[in-house]
Formats: sequence, C-alpha cells, structure tokens
Amino acid sequence: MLGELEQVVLLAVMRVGKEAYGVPIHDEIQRRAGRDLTLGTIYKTLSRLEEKGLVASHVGEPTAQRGGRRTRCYVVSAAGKRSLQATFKALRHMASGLDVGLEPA
Amino acid sequence: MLGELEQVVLLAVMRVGKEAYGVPIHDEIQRRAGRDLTLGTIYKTLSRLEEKGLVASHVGEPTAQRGGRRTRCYVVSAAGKRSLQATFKALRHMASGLDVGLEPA
DNA sequence: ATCATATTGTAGACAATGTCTTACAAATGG
DNA sequence: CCATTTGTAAGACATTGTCTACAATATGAT
Repeated sequence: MLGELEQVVLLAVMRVGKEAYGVPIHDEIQRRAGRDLTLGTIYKTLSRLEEKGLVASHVGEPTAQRGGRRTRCYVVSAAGKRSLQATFKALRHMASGLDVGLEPA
Repeated sequence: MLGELEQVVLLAVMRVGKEAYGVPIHDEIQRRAGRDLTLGTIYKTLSRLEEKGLVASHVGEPTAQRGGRRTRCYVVSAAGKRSLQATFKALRHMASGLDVGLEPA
C-alpha cells in the first residue's frame, strides 16, 4: 500500500515532468501542498519508491549552474501510476457521500 | 499528518455511523476498499486516533446477542473531520490535471 | 591555484504508522 | 459453572516519514 508521503511525491514527480530532480520536486510540494519538507526527506522517499519500481531515475546532464552534483531525474513508472490510481479509487469509494472534499469523479 | 490507513479508518467510522465499533468498521473497509485487515489492526489504529483526539469513544449498551463484551463505539471528532478535509485538499491540489482518478471537486 | 561557498545527493538514525499474533474479558446457553 | 461466542487490548515487528550530518562538485574571488 502506498504511504501518504509516497503518494504526494509521486504526484509531484508527475507534475514537474522532464526536470524532476530533488529541488524542483521539493518546491512543487511546498507550493502545491503547503508542506515544508527537507531535501533529505524527498531523496529518501524517492529512493524507496525506486526500490519498489514505482519510479525510475537517470543521472542528468551537467547544467551550467552554480555548483552541485549531477542531478538525478525521476519519472513515474507505469506501475507507479497504477498504484496511485488504485489508491485513489479505494479512497474515493470510502469517501463517497461524506462531505470531506473528496467526492467521486 | 494523517497516515494512509488512518484516513481509511476515519472514513469508515463516518460511514458506519451510530454503531461504529470494531467489527462493522472492519467489514466496511473490506467491502468498500477491498482491503482485508485483521481486527487487531483496526483497534490499534482506532486507539492511536483517539490518543490524537481525532475520534472519541464510549462503551456501548450490552445487546441481546449470543456473547461478547460490551462494544466500544467511535465517532469522528470535529478535529478528525478537519484533518481529513485538509489532507484531501492538499492531495487534490497535487493531483489536479493528472489523470490519476482524483480530479478536483 | 586554492579556498570559501553554493548546489545537489547519500547515509544513518530515530519517530510514527501499519500490521499481525496472541492473550484477555465478558456475556450466554446449556 | 463451564464451554463457546463475540469483542477488545497488548506486544512485537516491518514499513514509512522525517531529520541531521556528511560527501561530492562546480563557481567565483583572492
């Protein structure tokens, strides 16, 4: 079963798209969910998701940035997307008719 | 932050309504979410939710059933409902426009 | 060149949540 | 008053959530 943070991180990776590495993922979660996590939290979650095959990663091109390592970029795998969909389907079923801000689509 | 199972159990308590004790909660989760948990899992989660003030409980009347203890019945507190709503609001923000079966209401 | 600094990533530790198994309690029918 | 039925609680362990501390790399200034 997908944990709560795992769901959020998967969604953030999808949203960010092409350049989905640590910092942009972190920022997207902060902006959209108003949740202020450390980068360590993001990286740890990403690496657990990768172990489970729910995301895949590759080392990015060196950018003309100020400094830092090569970025590691992530994409959500097909299994990852299915996992999210299954999780949300069950949630919607549980929530239907309950006025908790999660009505069925 | 509400854990994934905590969300499901809170929703189940709301759904079941008046007679929300262990067994009916368990059955509701099984039917609606297709998730087969043990009663121990349900009780443990309920007691953690109660410690956090997200549900309240009282011991029920003895029924004219074959056996068993008095049931302990649960209701979701105002704080519990707010927690759920906040959780789902953030999720919907993260998911909007993503075809994962959780479009904004 | 080299050193301080900015940016990114990794590892380790610990807390919170998820989950089961096992034990315990209470009620009823014989 | 004891076996059976129904319900609850406690303990243990795995997984997930989260941080802090550290390592790696690139840049610009001295």
